[in-house]
Amino acid sequence: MADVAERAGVSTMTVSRALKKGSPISDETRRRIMAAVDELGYVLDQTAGTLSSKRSGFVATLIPSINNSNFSDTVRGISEAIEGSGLQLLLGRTDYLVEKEETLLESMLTRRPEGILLTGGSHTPRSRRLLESAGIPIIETWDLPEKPIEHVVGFSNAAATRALVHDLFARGYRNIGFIGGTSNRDTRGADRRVGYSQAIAELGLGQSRIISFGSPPISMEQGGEAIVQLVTQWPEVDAAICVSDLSAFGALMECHRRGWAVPDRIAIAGFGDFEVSRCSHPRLTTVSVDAVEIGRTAGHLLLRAIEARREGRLAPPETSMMPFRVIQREST
Amino acid sequence: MADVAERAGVSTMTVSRALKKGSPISDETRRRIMAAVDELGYVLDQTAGTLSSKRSGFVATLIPSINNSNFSDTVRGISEAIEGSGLQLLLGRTDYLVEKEETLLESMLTRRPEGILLTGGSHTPRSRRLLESAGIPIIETWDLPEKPIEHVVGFSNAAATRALVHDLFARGYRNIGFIGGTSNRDTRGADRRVGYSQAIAELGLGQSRIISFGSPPISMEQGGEAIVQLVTQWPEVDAAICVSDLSAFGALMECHRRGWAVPDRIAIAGFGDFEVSRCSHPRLTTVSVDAVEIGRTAGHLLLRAIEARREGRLAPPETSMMPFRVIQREST
DNA sequence: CTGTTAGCGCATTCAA
DNA sequence: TTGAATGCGCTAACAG
Repeated sequence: MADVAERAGVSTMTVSRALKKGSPISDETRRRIMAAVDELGYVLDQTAGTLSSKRSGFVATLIPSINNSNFSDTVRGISEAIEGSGLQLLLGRTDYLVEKEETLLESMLTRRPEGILLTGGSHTPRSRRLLESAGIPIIETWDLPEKPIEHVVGFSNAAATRALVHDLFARGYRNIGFIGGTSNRDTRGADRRVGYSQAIAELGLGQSRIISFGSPPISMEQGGEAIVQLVTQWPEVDAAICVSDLSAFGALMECHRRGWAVPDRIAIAGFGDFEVSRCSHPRLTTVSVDAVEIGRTAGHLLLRAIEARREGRLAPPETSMMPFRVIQREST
Repeated sequence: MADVAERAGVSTMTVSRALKKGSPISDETRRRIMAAVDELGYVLDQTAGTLSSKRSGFVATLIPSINNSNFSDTVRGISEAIEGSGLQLLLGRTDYLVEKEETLLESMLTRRPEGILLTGGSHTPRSRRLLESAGIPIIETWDLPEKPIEHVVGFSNAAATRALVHDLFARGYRNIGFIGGTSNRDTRGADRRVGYSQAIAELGLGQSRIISFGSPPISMEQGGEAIVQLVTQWPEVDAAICVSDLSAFGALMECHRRGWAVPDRIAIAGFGDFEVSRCSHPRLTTVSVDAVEIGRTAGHLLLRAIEARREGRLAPPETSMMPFRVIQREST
């Protein structure tokens, strides 16, 4: 920056201002400085800027998996929301593990992010402590935690799955099974299972029929194996709800292979409205949540909260309930 | 850090050493320091560390899309490779646009990454300049650029697609069509189309039958519309190669819907060996590339190159050819 | 194994 | 609209 300043015949402070929009500087000076920047191939060092201004320009975002269109759509929404604000995403993948979330959090906090976006409301005690004492806005998404850390942009996975069961019930299905993963690692998956059981109970459908297969997130292939297990164990099942569209699709294809007509022999429903569920034959009934909108809403909320802190205010904790919708398609 | 030092009765330098593995420090001193760190809830500020040590600990990675299992698998491979090295990924999404790549590059360079991993070998002139003068290791992946910037870990998309056409030819198909996007934005997609045309020519199959549909990356749904267009325009086609498994899957489902038997009426092949192609019914013929391995190889290469620069050496440019494999399945 | 000195490259703050 | 002095929080380099 000193070299640029010398070449342009100004002080480094003026160069600093020229490189930041919104600073008072004359057009002519800026022009000269930009020319010098170009000639020298100068690239600003944000590291030094961060140290000096106490603003990193980072927003930490933790998602379970980057190759899941629900979460990557949310990341897209966040990106869109913060575009132009000068903030940069620091993305981390937890692999659906709260322990990995904790490790990532520790490492990300050393970069002094100005805000944190989390997926889900389950965290290790240490993570909670780190988050609560970080002194920056925190947003939990894709869930409705009992005890939110601060802000929330989400919905109840249990309620959404209950709605799906009720919908199937209204269409005449009485022997409804559920396919999910073997552990509670994926807490959203676990909540969906809880919602299923609640609905079965409140509709007086008697026994729950749950197949737990594979460690979450359960794959298409595992969905296929699970549906066979479900039908073998309870031949009377007339509908299967899968924890996500991926396993639902796998189940659907396995039914094709075995000549089980969908939905006549067995109906199949998923969760998440993935592209594959809109395209499969038959198209899959699912629960749709606007993942991009979750990201956008969370991103805007975060921007406001960061803005508030910069001005010394404190935005009050806010919870945004996102709508979900059961989409009936040909598979039920 | 000064607070921690005071509480532990040491200098800040000793605290700094205690927090970094590989530094000479007595167990007792480290224990005292760690206790102080815990009690105070101290979190190291890597920003200051970066400024002082001239090592950011960042590796910039640019991929076209984060919701594409090929690229997210590669990111996973990179993560695995750099795990434990203390490096952190700075991930950017180009949306298949070289212009966006340029913008991202500029913004990432201000964070002083220690290495850069790019997808593909096409860049704007300004991007090339930025990369060449960055003074850090650069790796291009998923491609075999004519004029590599430095290191390469990839394969020829054209050669892979040629191999697929030859394979179909060997199985008796003579009227083979190609489905891809409308522009050359997706350069890997464009290379695949080139490979298709080369193969058609060298096999003496006469005319090329190419449907360009939708702007890349082309979706499942667009694949479905494109196959209808292909069959309408050239009713004699007996096989369709799609630019990726996603469009191939959409095409397959559309065939189901219209009662076109696959592969008897028309064979379908994709590219990329996505999960959906292994699970669909019939299973999709495709070209498989080990995306995770591309990431791992690139990650390890980058680590070596970074290590070399830290020691003042310069790793010679290296090109790793990754293997691809045509996988014949039930759809052809 | 530990401490001291110095400085990384900027932006804040204040003055002009 | 511009400049000077100062310090952000840490680590390199060297000394002991």
